[in-house]
Amino acid sequence: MQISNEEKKFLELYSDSNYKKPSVTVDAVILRMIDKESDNYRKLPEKKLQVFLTHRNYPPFKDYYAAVGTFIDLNNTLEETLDLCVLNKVSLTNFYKEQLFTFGDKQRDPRTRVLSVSYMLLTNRNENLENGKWFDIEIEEKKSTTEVSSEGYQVEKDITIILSNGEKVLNNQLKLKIKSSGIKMEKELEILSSELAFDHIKLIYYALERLKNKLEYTDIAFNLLPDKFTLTELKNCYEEILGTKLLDANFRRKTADLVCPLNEYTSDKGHRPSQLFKHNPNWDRKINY
Amino acid sequence: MQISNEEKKFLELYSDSNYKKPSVTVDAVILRMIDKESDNYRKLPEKKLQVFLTHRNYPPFKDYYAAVGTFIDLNNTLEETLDLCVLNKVSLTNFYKEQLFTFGDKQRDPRTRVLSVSYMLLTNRNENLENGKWFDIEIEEKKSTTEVSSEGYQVEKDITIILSNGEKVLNNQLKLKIKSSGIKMEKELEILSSELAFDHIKLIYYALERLKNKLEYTDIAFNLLPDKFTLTELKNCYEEILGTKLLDANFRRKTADLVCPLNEYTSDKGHRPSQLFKHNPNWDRKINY
DNA sequence: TCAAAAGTGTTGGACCTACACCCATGT
DNA sequence: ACATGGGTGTAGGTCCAACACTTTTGA
Repeated sequence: MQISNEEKKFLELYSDSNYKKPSVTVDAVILRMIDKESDNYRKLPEKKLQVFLTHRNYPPFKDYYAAVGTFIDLNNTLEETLDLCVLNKVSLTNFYKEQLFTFGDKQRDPRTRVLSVSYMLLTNRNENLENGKWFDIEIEEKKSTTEVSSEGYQVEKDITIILSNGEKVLNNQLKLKIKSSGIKMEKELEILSSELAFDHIKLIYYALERLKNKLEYTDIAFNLLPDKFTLTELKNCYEEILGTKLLDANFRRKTADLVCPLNEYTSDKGHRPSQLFKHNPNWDRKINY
Repeated sequence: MQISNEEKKFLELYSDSNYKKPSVTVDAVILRMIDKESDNYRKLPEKKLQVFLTHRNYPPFKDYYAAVGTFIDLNNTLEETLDLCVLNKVSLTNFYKEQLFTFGDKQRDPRTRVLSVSYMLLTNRNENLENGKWFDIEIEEKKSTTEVSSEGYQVEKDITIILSNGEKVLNNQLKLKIKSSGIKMEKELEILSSELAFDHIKLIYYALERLKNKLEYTDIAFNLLPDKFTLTELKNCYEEILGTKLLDANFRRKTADLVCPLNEYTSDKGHRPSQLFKHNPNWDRKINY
């Protein structure tokens, strides 16, 4: 835009202090896939999806756990603010990041009106992070009501998300209503009960849904795995996210072009050694022609 | 949450005026599919995707066109604010609505720091709306650079979006950089030149991408069509959004369970009458089990 | 020897692509 | 008559679910 004199004058006179503004936070749902060691020397470790939550030391929601986040900083972009926040609060760098959704309900925060721009972060780091804990994620969805008519349908799903870290177990109940009348479809996600701060269980649910959906048509899962992995590890990772079992032979064929075989093999495992693979970074070139 | 005395006291003392806050707008990319009448009595009208843009009567960006939007109102949710804005400014109700993305670059708005929570709106209304114009959308993407190495690849795409309404032609150039190194993939969308206000051409691009992607696995397209339509109309709608031609016989089979046949037929058309269909509102029940 | 995982082969069916072909209408 | 769109049929190929089967290791 070429700035005219009129625009210049306008900008000199402009003051935004006349307007009431909301507070805005960026919030990160940080996920990883961890190996749960098993007692049996033959058995492979089980893969478990975990979310990192910070402990809140001050009100509001003192002593509750919450997603990692901060009020935004007017000198940085949203992503820069988030990167700095995650670096400063939990010392995490080098992760996959994707914007999820912006939450703007009126009573989200007891202090004042606060919007939350939420992100999903994926990491393959095994260590503990600062100022919080990793929580196992257990999610169960069950259909509670379905009504079908010639005009459309309505489905209600009860969603239970249990977060646990050995000491603490956090129970969360959500209800998802899907109303489809004529063409319009409305989805409404409501918190029935939550043991997390704010509406952060919603952010976690959004992240899990996004991850599950993107699994099918992207290579997003590799952000949760170490650089070198076996195909069974990859499969277990998919199974844990999807919540279903997959057939081994078919899985190998389907993921064949997402990975590059390495000339390395596992050993000391009580079964046939398995070949190690790495992500094929050139996989999705076809999508971009 | 049960509110403890400590929390209560904290909230009484809390004042958010100590913190600098951003301004926040909600912005709507309103799309429709219009019939372009043809001269030939046999020929079907061509389908054309259009976006509704308001004319800005005041600075900043005076006399530019922009997406429909408003600064948010602290007494309403984001969606309520948007609904009211669209009702008041352009008198549109009863549309499909979906949150797109929240833009937060530092220099988006010359006045002050402004975040934009953007939405895509779809309507099947034919009439003109108030305070703005419908613009035809012409989009062209071409790959400008590709580099491939064993470490990943980098693709650059030049995107041209031309918006025209008979009188005005608005040219917009974007560059999309996709960098994939190792696992990480970064997308960066940059405005090379735009004849729209703010970064609103980005919002339009996001909306077009979202619409195109959702076409494959949802029934979103029906929001752009009248209640009753022919299968060729439906096919033309898909073709216009995707920018490709589809095979007729196959398209009919693929969309068979998205629609319900009616006992009505077109006439006066200079060719065999075609059966009218309506959207099958119970189509995607299988997705929700 | 054996339990566990690694890895390959095969078969039937579902679906998709491409094309050929006929139908019905208004001018 | 004919141009145009409406609509059906089908052959060939691809892909995928399901299952059976062999291989290899450490204890």
